[in-house]
Amino acid sequence: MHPSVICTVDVVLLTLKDEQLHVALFPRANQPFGGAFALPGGYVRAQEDQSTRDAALRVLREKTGLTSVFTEQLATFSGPSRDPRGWSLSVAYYALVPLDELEAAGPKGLQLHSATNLGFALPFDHADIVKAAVERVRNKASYSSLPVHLCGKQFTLPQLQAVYEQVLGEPINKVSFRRKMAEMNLLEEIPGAMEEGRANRPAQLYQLKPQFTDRLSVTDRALNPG
Amino acid sequence: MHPSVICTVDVVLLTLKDEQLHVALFPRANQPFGGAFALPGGYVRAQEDQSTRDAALRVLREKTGLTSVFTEQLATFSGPSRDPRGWSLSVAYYALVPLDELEAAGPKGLQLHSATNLGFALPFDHADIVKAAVERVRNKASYSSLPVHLCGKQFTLPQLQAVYEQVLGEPINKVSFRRKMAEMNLLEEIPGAMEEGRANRPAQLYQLKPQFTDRLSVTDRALNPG
DNA sequence: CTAATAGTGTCTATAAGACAATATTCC
DNA sequence: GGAATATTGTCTTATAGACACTATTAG
Repeated sequence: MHPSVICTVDVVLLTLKDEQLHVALFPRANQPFGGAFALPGGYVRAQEDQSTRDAALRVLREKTGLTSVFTEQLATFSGPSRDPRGWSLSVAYYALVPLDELEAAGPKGLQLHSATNLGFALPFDHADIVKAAVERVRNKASYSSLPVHLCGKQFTLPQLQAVYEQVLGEPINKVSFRRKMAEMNLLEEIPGAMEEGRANRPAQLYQLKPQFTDRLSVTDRALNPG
Repeated sequence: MHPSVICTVDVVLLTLKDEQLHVALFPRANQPFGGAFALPGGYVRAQEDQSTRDAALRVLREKTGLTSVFTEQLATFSGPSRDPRGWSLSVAYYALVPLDELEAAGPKGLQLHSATNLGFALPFDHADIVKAAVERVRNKASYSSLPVHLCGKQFTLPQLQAVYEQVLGEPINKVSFRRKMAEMNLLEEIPGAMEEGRANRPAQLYQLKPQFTDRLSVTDRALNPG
């Protein structure tokens, strides 16, 4: 009765590499744009997916092997001309993963590209989707715990601050940063665990409180206003 | 090749009535849930809509007659059981309109219900969608110009402050509010235009600067933290 | 000891909130 | 003038940023 709409999901998988946000691209297995590097994505499968979120997690698992990644819905992109096959709709998700976890999973065909400065064209409207994801992540980073998902399970406060700075692209006052982290109340000390081996005072290791594995902690006032 | 996914849009049209956010509901013309009050929505029509946003604006126009309403994408809701017809996906939008504009359009069958306390069940997952919309709107209201779209074309600062307070559900400091509005730089005085006729000092009338008709102005620091 | 970086104390600057004084209208 | 509300001035309080001081490690 209605000409059908092509329903897909796309995932903007972000990680930190060389002190910059990078996006994971994979060669497309099928037409259109076969062989071109693009965001991991695929059809929503009504038979197996319980939601578009499930579809996005499935795509991530298939492409990277990762099964436990922080993921949030970004937005839905649609129109008659974004896909040469016809009127299409893509529910885009962004995902954050520490670089070593991504590399440990050994994904086939993965290329990492600077997310802020791609340097080459992407098929479909994937460049728009990446741009929207970076904007969203930067914005959320300024007032939430989102960047912790780019760190591994354990990290020191100076390491976490560096991650925030790399995501936001600007330096953060050390005292303010530590005050905010204390106020957000999302970290717990790992008693006795210190980062050792360097010629300076060792740093305390922290981990995320379990209740924030899937949720974010937010503050009313941004980290680096102005 | 793939069992098709039912693609729809739903609109959470919000307005202020009796000093509270209200959501516009309409009786469903078709099955399922024929006759039940629900969010205005409908199929995405690949033949005529250029995007899901267009579809949402079309639905709004068809149900209310309104053609110029502030609208933003909320999120996409999906799954096998939210619609009895099968695996479905709805791109939800929220829209803001001043009550008098809505009433002037004379929409047929409209019912307004408290958006924060619906009082009765909605079909599909529309209750979830309304809840998400109210959450988003309240959140954005605290650091952006979003509530101005609930005022008419001209308004005084005390009127606008009342709108913000009704959206947020809490009082705002008058001096802080006026400072924020000045800082956001989104209003312009209408020279010589004052709200007259009452036994007190008349208030200056303002209007939105044209560049903010479709965009929002935002501040780093929320209006009423804590 | 020195170099290096972690962690903290404290002063200053900025922005929000409280409160009150002044302005302007209708009656 | 009195009541009512708009608008503005200013003091207090809360939060962010700058800067420097102390702590702890390796060598």
